[in-house]
Amino acid sequence: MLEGGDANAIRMGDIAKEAGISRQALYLHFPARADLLDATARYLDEYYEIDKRLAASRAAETGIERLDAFIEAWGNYIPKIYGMAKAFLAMKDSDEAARIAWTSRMEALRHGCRAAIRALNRDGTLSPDHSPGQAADILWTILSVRNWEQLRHDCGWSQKRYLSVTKNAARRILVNEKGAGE
Amino acid sequence: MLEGGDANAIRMGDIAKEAGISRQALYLHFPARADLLDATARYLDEYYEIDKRLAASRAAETGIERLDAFIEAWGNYIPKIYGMAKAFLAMKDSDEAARIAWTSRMEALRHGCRAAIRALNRDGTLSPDHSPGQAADILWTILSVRNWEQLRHDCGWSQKRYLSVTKNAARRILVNEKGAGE
DNA sequence: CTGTCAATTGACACAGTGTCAAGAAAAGGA
DNA sequence: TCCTTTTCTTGACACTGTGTCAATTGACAG
Repeated sequence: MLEGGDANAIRMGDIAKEAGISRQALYLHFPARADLLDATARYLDEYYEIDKRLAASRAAETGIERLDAFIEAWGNYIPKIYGMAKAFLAMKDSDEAARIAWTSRMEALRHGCRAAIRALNRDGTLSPDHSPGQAADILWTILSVRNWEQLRHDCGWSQKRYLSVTKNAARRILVNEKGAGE
Repeated sequence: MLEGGDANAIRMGDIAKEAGISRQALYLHFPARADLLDATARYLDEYYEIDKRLAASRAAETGIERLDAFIEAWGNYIPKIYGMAKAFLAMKDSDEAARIAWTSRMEALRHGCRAAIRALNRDGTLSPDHSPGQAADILWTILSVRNWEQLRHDCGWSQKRYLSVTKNAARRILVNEKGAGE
């Protein structure tokens, strides 16, 4: 027996066929697989206006509301980019260009996490258990694509449950109990 | 330019060379890569006595102590199996046998999570926000190798910090506030 | 008509997994 | 010691997918 099912096997040839062009024409536009993924990512970002959505969470009055809005925005974006993200995650261990592209995307998210934590801190509602930097790391980790994948796919959760549990968890971990009640 | 650095590239040939035998002799003992990984996993389990360690957490008096002990045991086991786990995680999307082997290991962990949650539930200290099943899913997700990897590697946390923050987070999310103070 | 640009076909290098066949070593028993 | 069985070695090969290269075709513009 050779290979079994290659779950997320999206080969360059498949994409070319889907696009109705030859494999080599695809390489003409995207020199390497990572370039194609990167372009796809940029396209999805624009199409779904992720920057605008994340920025909108900045409009929240309190740090706590902002945290919720941030999680909501990102959490609803994940399913849209999941296919691409999975391809990136699979590639990043073996391809330097893919690693760099993915890391830069994740740094952008991390930036948003830091900003949300800063808002909590300004309100005095950041849990005294964590420094702002550490709190941002925690939020960033909670919001990872892998956690979304595990809860939605392996645990069979609905998107709604994912969101509500994630928001609840983030609050419990990051927000100071006093004054955390809505 | 061809490939860049293949971070976790442990080829069959490398292992054979390391073991001082030919690549084909390795295939004689382990028909496929997944078999080798599986055997390695079993060996590490025995060597580090993971079953015993996880079982020891059962001895805790209260559900809360048990939760801490469980996280401590598993959290300290992750660094020992990380190399193998990473290889499994990279393979599981393209190799059915690897997927099955890894899933079965993760099911064992999930089992332990469910047992820990049951202990909390018996004590009446499980957070009313979650059903036992849902709470077990959350704990299982918190304890994922990917989260350990992200916090330790990407965020540069120490193992000590990883453990204390993880324990703290699990308590805050899963334990009913009343009576949670040590 | 001619130059340019994009796409096509087809071949090839490369890396890594897994398979196969023939022969060399090392045991182990009579 | 001789013979048999098992284990390992060498070397070749099939297969898959990425990325490269060269020669060719077709369209469109000046």
